Amino acid sequence: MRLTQTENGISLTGFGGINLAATLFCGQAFRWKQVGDDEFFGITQGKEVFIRQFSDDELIFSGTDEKTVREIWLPYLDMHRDYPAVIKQISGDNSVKAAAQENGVLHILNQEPWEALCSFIISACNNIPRITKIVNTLCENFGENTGNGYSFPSADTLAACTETDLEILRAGYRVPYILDAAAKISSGEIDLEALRNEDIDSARERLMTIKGVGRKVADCTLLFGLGFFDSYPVDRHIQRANAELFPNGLPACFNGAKGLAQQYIFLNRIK
DNA sequence: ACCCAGGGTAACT
DNA sequence: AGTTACCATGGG
Repeated sequence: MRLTQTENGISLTGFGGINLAATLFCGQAFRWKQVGDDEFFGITQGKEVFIRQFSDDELIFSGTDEKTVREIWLPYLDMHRDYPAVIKQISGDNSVKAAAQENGVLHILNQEPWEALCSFIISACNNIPRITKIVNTLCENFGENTGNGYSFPSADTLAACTETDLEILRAGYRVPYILDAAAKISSGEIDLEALRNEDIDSARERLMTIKGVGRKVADCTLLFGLGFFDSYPVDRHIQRANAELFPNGLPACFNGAKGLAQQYIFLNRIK
């Protein structure tokens, strides 16, 4: 993997290829915007970036600097993982193999844990376009203006809100859940960063003490926000897929990479 | 007027 | 321990 300055921005090559559009819009994150043919705009940790897919194995970062790319965006995009090797492993299952051939290299994003938690609380019994709408309304109303967009509001900010304040989200019965999560994070009752060092079962159990967080939302938070690559969130699509494809349990080749296997199966189900 | 959407909770058997 | 009505909202 190689990072170089070019006249168009900071070029990243030699990582083994990616399908950036599919990665950003496969339902794991809800805040990316397409701003050009192959260019996308995003914000994490209050930092903006434009990323252009120049070729299968070259991304060009602009609106940022090399230090921020190294420290924020490469980890966010999970660029340090050997995806070709992982895909080869989980392609021991034919349904994943077909999905990977069809969709190219999908990465699991390392989002901010609070954003992942909050986003997937909102996702409950909802569809992706409306989740996207609610999350963006949340940022526009309670986040900070970063120049071209808005940051994800902190747990502290939302903990200071009332249900009435959040009516603008049109999030219905999920509003009290958002507030309970914000209260538990803001007060320090739950330390999301500390969960990274726990085993997956105890981390999940801890997340599930939050109202509106059951097994599925917890597993999404673990996978997309806390680096648990082997978390396997089971929503209604995956439940059907499991029943049809894996009636006797998940293939052993998924072990250690169940999160990515899940995302390929999910992507093919929602297309 | 239904049915569905990256579920969760509480109140039932 | 497993099943079920209900939860708020919007699109098809």
